[in-house]
Amino acid sequence: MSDLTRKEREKADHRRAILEAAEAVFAQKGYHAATVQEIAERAEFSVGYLYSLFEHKMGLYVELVEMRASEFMADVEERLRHEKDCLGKVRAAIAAKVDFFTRHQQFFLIFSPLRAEDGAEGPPLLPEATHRRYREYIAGLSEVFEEGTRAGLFVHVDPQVLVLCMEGLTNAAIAHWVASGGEAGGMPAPEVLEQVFFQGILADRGE
Amino acid sequence: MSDLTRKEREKADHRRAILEAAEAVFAQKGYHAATVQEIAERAEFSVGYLYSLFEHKMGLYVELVEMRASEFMADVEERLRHEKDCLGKVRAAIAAKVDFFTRHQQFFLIFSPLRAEDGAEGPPLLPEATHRRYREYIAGLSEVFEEGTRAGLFVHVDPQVLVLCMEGLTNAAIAHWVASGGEAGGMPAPEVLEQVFFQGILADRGE
Amino acid sequence: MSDLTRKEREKADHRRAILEAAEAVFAQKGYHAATVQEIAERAEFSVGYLYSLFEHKMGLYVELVEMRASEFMADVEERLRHEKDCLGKVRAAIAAKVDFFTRHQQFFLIFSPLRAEDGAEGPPLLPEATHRRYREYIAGLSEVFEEGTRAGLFVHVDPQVLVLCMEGLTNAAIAHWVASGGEAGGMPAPEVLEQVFFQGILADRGE
Amino acid sequence: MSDLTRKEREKADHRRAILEAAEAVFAQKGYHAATVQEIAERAEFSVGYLYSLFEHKMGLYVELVEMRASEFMADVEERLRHEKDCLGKVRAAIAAKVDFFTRHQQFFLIFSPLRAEDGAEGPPLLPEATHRRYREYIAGLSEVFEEGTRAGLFVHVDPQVLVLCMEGLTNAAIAHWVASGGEAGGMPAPEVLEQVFFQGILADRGE
DNA sequence: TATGAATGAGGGTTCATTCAT
DNA sequence: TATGAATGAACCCTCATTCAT
Repeated sequence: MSDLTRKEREKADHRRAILEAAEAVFAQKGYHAATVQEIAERAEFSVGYLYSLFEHKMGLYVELVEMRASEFMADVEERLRHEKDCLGKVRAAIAAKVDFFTRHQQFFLIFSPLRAEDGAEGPPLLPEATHRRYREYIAGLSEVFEEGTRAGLFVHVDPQVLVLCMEGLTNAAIAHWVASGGEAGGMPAPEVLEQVFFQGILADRGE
Repeated sequence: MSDLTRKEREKADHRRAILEAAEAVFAQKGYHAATVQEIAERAEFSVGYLYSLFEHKMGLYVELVEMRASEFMADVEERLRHEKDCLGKVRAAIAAKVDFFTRHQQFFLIFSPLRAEDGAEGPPLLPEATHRRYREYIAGLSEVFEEGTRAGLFVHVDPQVLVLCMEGLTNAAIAHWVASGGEAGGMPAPEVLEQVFFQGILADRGE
Repeated sequence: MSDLTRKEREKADHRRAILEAAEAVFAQKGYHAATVQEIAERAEFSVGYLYSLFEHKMGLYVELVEMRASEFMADVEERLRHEKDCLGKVRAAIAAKVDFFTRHQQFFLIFSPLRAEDGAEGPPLLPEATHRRYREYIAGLSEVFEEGTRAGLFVHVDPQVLVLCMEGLTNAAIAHWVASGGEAGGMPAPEVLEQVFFQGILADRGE
Repeated sequence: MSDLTRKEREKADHRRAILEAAEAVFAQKGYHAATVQEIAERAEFSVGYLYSLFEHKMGLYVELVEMRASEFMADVEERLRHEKDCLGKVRAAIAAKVDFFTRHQQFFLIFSPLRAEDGAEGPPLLPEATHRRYREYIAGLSEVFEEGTRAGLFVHVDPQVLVLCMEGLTNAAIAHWVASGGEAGGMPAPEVLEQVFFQGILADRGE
């Protein structure tokens, strides 16, 4: 058993290394401009070996996206579970997202355009399972807003739209930060985003 | 004059037709996966003729983006100019953007990932002039927020961040709408976006 | 008749102009790198009109070569006819060749590589008639040498080889002159060539 | 070491095979009409593999010419070095050249038009280094003639012109032989060329 | 007659993928 | 297991040639 397991462990390590190399290259050049050659080189393996671990370039891509995306969604959902009130959940969702992409800037560059292509015609890039999973994630957030609205905490707006707004705000902040080099400290503090999201941008005039 | 003009008109028409075909194909497949062949076919011209009107695939792409992008930015700025107070300007900017991309859904799919690639390494896809123009556009919006903040109208938050938030909210709404098929009426009303942006999502508890 | 003739004259003029343009372009770039477009432009005609006067690029090329080549060969043969003794004929042949290519440098660049390609496989570039004509020209020179040898004037060497030697000497001189810019006065004087050809390069030691 | 060397040997063999195929195709059709496809097929490799060994068609061409040309020039210069008197050197140069192109007929068809294009406008086909090397070779021959002239062995004629004459004579002979099929025995014997070059074609009348 | 817009076959080059070692 | 040599389909782009005006 130990020998088999050692091999399996190694194989898993190599897959991981290649997936990480792929992440870097896809992030830098985009799917089409990235070459399998370059990914293999960056992972310090040969193309042939890469092909023994992944069926094709697209398979590598899909696995990478699925891995990171589910990591991301699991992350967020885990944090939500520890919060009881809706406000806390929304805050946690924002913080978790910012956290995650702070650790995985490169993936943001892959994940973000992805959703834009999502609606494009042609064969879907990612398996239906991934799309379903993403819809679940969105639905989970929706529920939080719905609950908050029912509880009189949030304004009466379609919860789907609220999710959209939250996503938009956070994506914009992360995108800006990544595009400007991803320096530590360059990202708008989650508190600011929250303030805008919760209170809007209008100054309190009544005061 | 009439003859010369007729030919020039035709040439301009053909360029336009090809640019439109390119817009559709680039939007659907992205720059790299799009083939010149397909663009030519969609425009109902031969590849050779396409190449007599545009220098290369990239030239076609650049011209397309520059055309639409400046159309877009001019549109927004024009609308801003007719508003006097900051609030009106912000509203106008949001409305103009929503309007524009309602008319040019496909371009949203081209323009949006573009900004993500903006910070990526490698040779910039678009000429520096285009990037400068875009920065000007952002700076213009920034000023509006800055002025509004000085006037006590908006909260004290870095105006750049406010622009980011505005962009994020609108982009998310448009992206969602485009991805879900771009049906008329499917886009969240600008008023809702404005409400969230201005007042935030928290219900008025004082009431 | 006059109208028809005017037209025919014009047509002939246009053909000539195009052939001259072709000569310049073919000489500068070689057959394949030359484009019909460029030839037409240089002749200040449109491609379409060029194609109404010549069947194809190759036809243009063939006609050009045939025209100049027969001009050249007629030139040389004419000069030979006026000489009686063999020595004078050889001198005349050399002088005529040098003269001709002094006036038609560009054509040398076309004509010279041609003979090299001559033996190459593949479909012959020029019609058999042209090749036959060239062989006649060579045969004419051969006869001169044969006669000279019979008369005890020239050494006993295969006359074909003597023609070859004469061609080689003159070609080298012309090629060098053309390659070095074709400045007037840059070509070795025919007398020098003749001296080498007639007396060889060894100094008279007996003296 | 053996493994590394085996691969390197194979790679070198393949390069050689491709260069030889290229030599045949370029000789037959000229640079422009030759297709990479055909070269690859003749070498019994795929286009892709050819491109993994050579950067582009032009690179293949340049390498081929440089290889053969330096082989040729080294050959001649080596033979010169073993001769002491000028006469012997000139003889050796002629013999070496004839020998070389007897073994490399095809290359003659590539090398010969090359020098014609040498003076043509447009970007030089070969790197400056090659041109310089060729000029050195010519200069070396020039010196031989200069020395011979100083020693009273050769007539008083610009040594450059004597080189030209020698080149012209040999080129013509080789070109003729190659064009007529390159059969063994078809080339004029070097002795005949030498006789013409040294003594000229005039019969000894004094005798 | 004369034009040049329009065509499309063909060539150079890249890169995902395979397979012998 | 791990390599990288070898393949060939597919893409961008050029240019000889045609044809409506």
